[in-house]
Amino acid sequence: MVEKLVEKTAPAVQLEAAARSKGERTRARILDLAYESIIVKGFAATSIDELVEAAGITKSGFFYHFKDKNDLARQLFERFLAEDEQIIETLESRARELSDDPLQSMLIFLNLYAQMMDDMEGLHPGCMVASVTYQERMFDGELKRMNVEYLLRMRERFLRWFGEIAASYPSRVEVDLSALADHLTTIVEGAIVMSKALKDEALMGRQTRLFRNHVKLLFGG
Amino acid sequence: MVEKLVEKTAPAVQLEAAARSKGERTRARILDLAYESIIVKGFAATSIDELVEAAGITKSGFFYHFKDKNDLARQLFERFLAEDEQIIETLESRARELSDDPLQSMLIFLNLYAQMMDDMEGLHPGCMVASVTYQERMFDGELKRMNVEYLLRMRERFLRWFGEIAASYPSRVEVDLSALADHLTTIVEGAIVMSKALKDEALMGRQTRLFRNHVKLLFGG
DNA sequence: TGTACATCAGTGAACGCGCGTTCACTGATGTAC
DNA sequence: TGTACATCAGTGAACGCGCGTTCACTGATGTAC
Repeated sequence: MVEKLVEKTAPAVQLEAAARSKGERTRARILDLAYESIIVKGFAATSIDELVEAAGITKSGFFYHFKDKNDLARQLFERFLAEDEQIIETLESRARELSDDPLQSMLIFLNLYAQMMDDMEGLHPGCMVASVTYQERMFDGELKRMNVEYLLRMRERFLRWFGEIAASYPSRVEVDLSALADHLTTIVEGAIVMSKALKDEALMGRQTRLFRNHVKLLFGG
Repeated sequence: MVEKLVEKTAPAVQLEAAARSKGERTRARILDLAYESIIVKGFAATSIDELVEAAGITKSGFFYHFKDKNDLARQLFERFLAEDEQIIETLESRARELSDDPLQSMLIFLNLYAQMMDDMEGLHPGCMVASVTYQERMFDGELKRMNVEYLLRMRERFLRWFGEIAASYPSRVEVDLSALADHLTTIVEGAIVMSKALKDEALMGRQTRLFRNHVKLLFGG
């Protein structure tokens, strides 16, 4: 059941490449290439030259599809945040289906999430968040705004969920639910940095499972 | 007692600027300026031009002190990793003095660490780790090696400590001690990204305190 | 105490390269009558 | 079914700018005799 989920969500990136018109297809191809390159070398170090060479068009062809380099960043960001949220959404509703209890479904969700991380090697959309954050000056205000709103939506989602949990289960110690809602995102962002630095792909799953333990200890019996 | 610690460690950066010779002083000044700029805009976006203008010398003066831009990165990294480890070292020995019990001293340490984060606005050396990681191609192999070794030393330190704790206190659930040792670093790295993105300086302290709660729940009575 | 030399801490001008961006032009495909 | 025009999806060449880097040169400070 988990495998199905993963297989359904993972190639969503490439799926878009089989789009309608010829123009749409090359545009999607450029986005795919840019994504992979950005994850490896960062946005600033990803040159338009190399993208168009890999895509098999000329530089001017790039500017037919994108207003400028910032526009590429914006389109990428839009696409991957949406994708990431859809994955989370899918995992949440799957977990909610499997249990009516908010704590149980959260624990299931965290298991699904950790397993998903085990399966995808280094290609996490959270990379984009850190990328944008760490190269602040490169991006325009809209990018940063999108970034903040994404993080706040994540906070909202988990805050609601932990609110439900706290309503049914007294927490063993006093806890700041907002901070707890941010905690998973924090751990995932940190784990991306760590796993890239240490070249340890299993790290993200392990760190996520620690959060699961934390939640279990906090509310569980 | 905490205030003293913080005041002693925080301006350690500037302290070095009051060094011996004239050359040493400008070199230190460049490093200070580079550090602040890197935190705000990243390494790639920090131009030598702006550094030398702020330092009041010419570009060639820069190349008298640094072989090339990578050399600047290397010196910066060296300096801030050392500084960071010294802070951790100080906080650990302070915490160890205040209690013989490994769990108690860990909890004291985490309190001291969280308080330190409350006090310093966004100027955390962990920024350098994420910076290096997110702009892989910009830096040479030596930088990456230093980065990895730093992370492994951190892992060692906390693994030993949690080992002591686990020897005295049975953990409430089974736990991967290595992953737990990485967990603090992971959370701090993630919190840096989050607090920068959300412009919320209190976030780092809050996230660190969540880890403290986790440890307390895991081993505490 | 003065002279000779060496090192320190830079200056100033120039270079070359890559990168993002522009602009006039073009062949292929689609649409209207 | 053929012609006229419009849009699509690019090409090719050039530009300008910033950035890292080099290199020959220099005034100030330190050291040896």
